[in-house]
Amino acid sequence: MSEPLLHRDDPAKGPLVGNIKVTRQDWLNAALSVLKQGGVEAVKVAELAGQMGVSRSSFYWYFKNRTDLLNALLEHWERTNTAAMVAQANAPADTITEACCNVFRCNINTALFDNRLDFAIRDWARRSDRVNAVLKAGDDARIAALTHMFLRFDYPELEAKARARVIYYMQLGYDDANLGETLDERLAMVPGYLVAYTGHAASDAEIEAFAAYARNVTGHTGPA
Amino acid sequence: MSEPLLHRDDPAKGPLVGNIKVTRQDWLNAALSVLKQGGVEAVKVAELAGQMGVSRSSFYWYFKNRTDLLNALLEHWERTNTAAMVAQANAPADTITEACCNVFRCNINTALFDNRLDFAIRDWARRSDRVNAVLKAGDDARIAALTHMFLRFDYPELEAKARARVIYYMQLGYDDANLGETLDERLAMVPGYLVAYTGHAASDAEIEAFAAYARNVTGHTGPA
DNA sequence: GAAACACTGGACAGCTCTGTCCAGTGCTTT
DNA sequence: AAAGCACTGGACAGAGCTGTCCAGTGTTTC
Repeated sequence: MSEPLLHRDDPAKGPLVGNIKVTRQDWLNAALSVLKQGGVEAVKVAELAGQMGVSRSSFYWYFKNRTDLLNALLEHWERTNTAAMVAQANAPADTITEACCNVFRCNINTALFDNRLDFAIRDWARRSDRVNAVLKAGDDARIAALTHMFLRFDYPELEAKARARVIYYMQLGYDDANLGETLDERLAMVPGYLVAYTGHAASDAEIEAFAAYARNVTGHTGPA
Repeated sequence: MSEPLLHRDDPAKGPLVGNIKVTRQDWLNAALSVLKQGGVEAVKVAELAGQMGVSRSSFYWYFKNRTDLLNALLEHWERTNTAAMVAQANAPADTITEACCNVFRCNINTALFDNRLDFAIRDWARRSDRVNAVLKAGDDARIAALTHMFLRFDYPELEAKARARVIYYMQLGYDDANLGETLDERLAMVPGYLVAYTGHAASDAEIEAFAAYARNVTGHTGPA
């Protein structure tokens, strides 16, 4: 829940010179945060300016108009989430269950894959053909990577395709429903999911390795 | 893609008497259609009035204000979709694969279960705590019914719970991704999904029965 | 120390949407 | 035929948002 830092609030960054209060990146971070929480419609210049304690004019120095900002947000999404999931699907693994655990990391580690952003984009896509096209390309790439993952472990073509979809859409639906499960509750379900996803039980070592990763990433407990 | 009929356009209904052009139900139908297509934000009095060829004042005769209309839409959803899915999960079946096919009917037959409405509500819930609470109650009821379905076929407790979630969330994610698959493409995947969902292959008769139902419902082919 | 630079604040016009008011309008009842 | 009922249309006020204009304001460059 850490709010995105404004440039001036981040001690690692040098002070802003001139009569400068916020940077283009600050506007982007603020917009991203609002997009995730309230959807595209909530991304309003006045709202962002208010959050940052700056007047709206500042915005029009950094961006041509609101559409320009929205395009930048979409580009950010294009560059991040899909690449992360494809990388996890392609990560080396000895068994299919371990490979699935690699993919699960996307759902546990928000630094790897920002699923709230993914949903905001999905919402947006329902209202915009252009965004929908970008989203579909991303979904296709992810499904292709997951299909390939099952093929690596010798699943027949059709089954690999079906299982790729099951794992991908199930995670999508899970995040969409946004249960308030704690990490422990979530981890307890993992062996069951793995059986459904792969047709095989995972080894205790695999389950434990994933649990250790999850606990390390999320700060041990609390809602995932 | 048939537009919702206005009362006056439906030959089965008697003519409207007095100086009446639209009914409360007409406003609700139009609002529902806009809600599904453009989300809550798109449900605007002026927009609906324009679609129906009526002035905005008419709206305020039937509804207290915009919020009143939105409440009515949410109530409509509460009364329809969840009940339909619970009924399908509870429908009698000889095998777990047949039972899953009963549930699949929700995804094929929009008269049974309106998944576009379901998504619009889900979008809306992200912006409203009140709507989110209503949605969560619906999701819980559906998952409980699906869990019970697996328990009826003697799956162990944890596995039933995991499989209920897999089938539910996967369908959610599938609809969310909104592939433009034709019915035939979709039907081709069904045997694969069933193996993943249940751990068992469905009989040819079951698959054929489902395909027949699907073809009958959707008018033979085209995007599902 | 004067000019140039890189922004920022505040005022303003214009659009869109909501909700209210009230004078119709056309059946229906008496 | 007159009055009543159930709406409908159009005008209006007000709020919220976008985008523009322009006069500042601190810092850097010459």
